[in-house]
Amino acid sequence: MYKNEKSDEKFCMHPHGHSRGSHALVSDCADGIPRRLARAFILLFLAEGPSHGYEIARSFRESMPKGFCADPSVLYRMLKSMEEEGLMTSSLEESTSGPPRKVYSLTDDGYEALDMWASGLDGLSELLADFQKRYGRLRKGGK
Amino acid sequence: MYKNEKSDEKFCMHPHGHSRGSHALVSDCADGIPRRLARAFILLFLAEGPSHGYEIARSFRESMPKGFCADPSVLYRMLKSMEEEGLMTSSLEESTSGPPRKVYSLTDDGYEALDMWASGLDGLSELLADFQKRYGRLRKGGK
DNA sequence: ACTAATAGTGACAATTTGTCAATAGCTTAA
DNA sequence: TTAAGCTATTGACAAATTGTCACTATTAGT
Repeated sequence: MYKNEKSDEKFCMHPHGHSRGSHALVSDCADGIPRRLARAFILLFLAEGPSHGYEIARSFRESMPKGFCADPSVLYRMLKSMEEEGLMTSSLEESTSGPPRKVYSLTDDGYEALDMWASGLDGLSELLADFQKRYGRLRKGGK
Repeated sequence: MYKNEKSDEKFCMHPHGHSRGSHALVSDCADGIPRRLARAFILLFLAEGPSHGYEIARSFRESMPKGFCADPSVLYRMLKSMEEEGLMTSSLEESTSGPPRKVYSLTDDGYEALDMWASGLDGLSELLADFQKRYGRLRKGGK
């Protein structure tokens, strides 16, 4: 299963149209915000409280732009590798409404990683602000 | 040669420390902002005026955080693939101070792509603002 | 018994990056 | 005149990341 939302429309960030007919289509891009940023949000979710993969996936679906919501297997894979990196630990917990869940919680290294992401993302914000300023100048001044 | 800046310190975004001793080091991360964003800035540079690879590389070095400055070959490769996607065209121009340069300028598709990046990055900015808000709440309230 | 929601794993291909060697033109100074 | 050093670009290969999809398994409701 897991045939989730196909053909996203928003947050297109790499128009690889190959000149389809006359001009690039907007609707043919599937990703959006770089996938790696999902790690930052996973850390944030877990800092707000322990959780398991399926629930984290739901949080993404409910509060993030569609194009940013990875296929569940991608999410699970991230959780696994982040655990291997020592950013979180997991424990199986029985559920009343389905199979047992793997509940993750952050380690100290995980909190540290979150802090580093936070400052890294500050840098990214500045960069984006710069981009937008210069882009805005273009639209006013030239062309 | 091209042995450019080694061991960057800033804009670390993926601490993969594997618990080196006791806690993750900050200085062992080499990337930073996702490389793909460089494409947006390349388009921006070229929208500000035609340019060639070597100069674009210099612009990056001079106005972007170190970790975001790709190895020149990476930059050249991007330019090549973006040209293949029809976002820009190139023409060889003689230089008085070295070998001929490949000067790129944006096509209409290139300007369109820039516009799409601009709106995509708006979305990213919102996402980051959200992250920062939630991260800030954490630091005040809990833990 | 069947279906749907819940919960997670594994394998493989495709794409994107990182790294580094190689080529080549031009300028300056020993 | 030759070597050093900046300018300018290309190419190949390995490593890492991502996308896709099939698969297993438990529980709840009809």
